[in-house]
Amino acid sequence: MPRSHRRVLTHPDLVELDLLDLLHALADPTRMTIVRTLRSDVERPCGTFPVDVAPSTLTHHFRVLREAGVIRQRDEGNRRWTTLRLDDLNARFPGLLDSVLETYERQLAGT
Amino acid sequence: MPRSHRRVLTHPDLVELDLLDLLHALADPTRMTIVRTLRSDVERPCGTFPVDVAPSTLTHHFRVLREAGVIRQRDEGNRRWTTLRLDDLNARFPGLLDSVLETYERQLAGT
DNA sequence: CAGCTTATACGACGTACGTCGTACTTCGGA
DNA sequence: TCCGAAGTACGACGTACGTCGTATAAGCTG
Repeated sequence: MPRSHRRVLTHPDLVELDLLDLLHALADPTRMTIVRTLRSDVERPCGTFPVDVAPSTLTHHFRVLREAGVIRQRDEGNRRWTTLRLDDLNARFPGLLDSVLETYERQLAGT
Repeated sequence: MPRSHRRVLTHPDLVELDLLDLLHALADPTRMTIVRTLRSDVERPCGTFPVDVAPSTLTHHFRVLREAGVIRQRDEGNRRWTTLRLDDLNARFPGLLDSVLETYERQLAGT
């Protein structure tokens, strides 16, 4: 009985993913940091992301990403582990996430 | 003296373009329709876009796109002509716009 | 000049967003 | 068993967004 006080973790199905929802989800620096971090480390607990917001704010951003189909989360013990839905995203939006992330890395590098 | 009662048309410089602003600008169906239309027809007056919003709403969306660097506008007589800043976008975000638009077309096609 | 067209400016409205603090639940370790 | 850690739920707050109606200005055309 995992965390009954929390909402059930619902993840949208592959065919439900919407491009405009994805763009909106990615158009935020905190969420972009989450996604970038997940591209380096495959799976992470919520509290280990290098972001500077309150825990409740972080929860909000995870929900946005989850409902847009960007991440998948699972509970294990006291931790909630998060992964990128890379395969699903590449199936639904081929090459798009890589294109966005590469562009963002280049922008952060100041080019 | 073109339209002195209107704000001067300011377009961000190439190096000022921000990816997150771009993503936000594209994360709206009306604005996406504008961009798609501009990819087919090179240049268009404001009133000729196949969107179903009030004129003042359309003005708002043009401003968002212009300030994000997606479009360029110029006044000629009574008309304001709009073009995609394709070269600038491809220079700053190589391949990204095409990737987004292709994905969106595929989604609209129902695939 | 008068009237129509094109498009914006401005203000209003309801909603969504990003943020936080607080309370709470669950799990794990001392 | 108790307490801290992890993370969420909920409500609040200020701001931004998408929308519109109305008023306005400039250009075109008769």
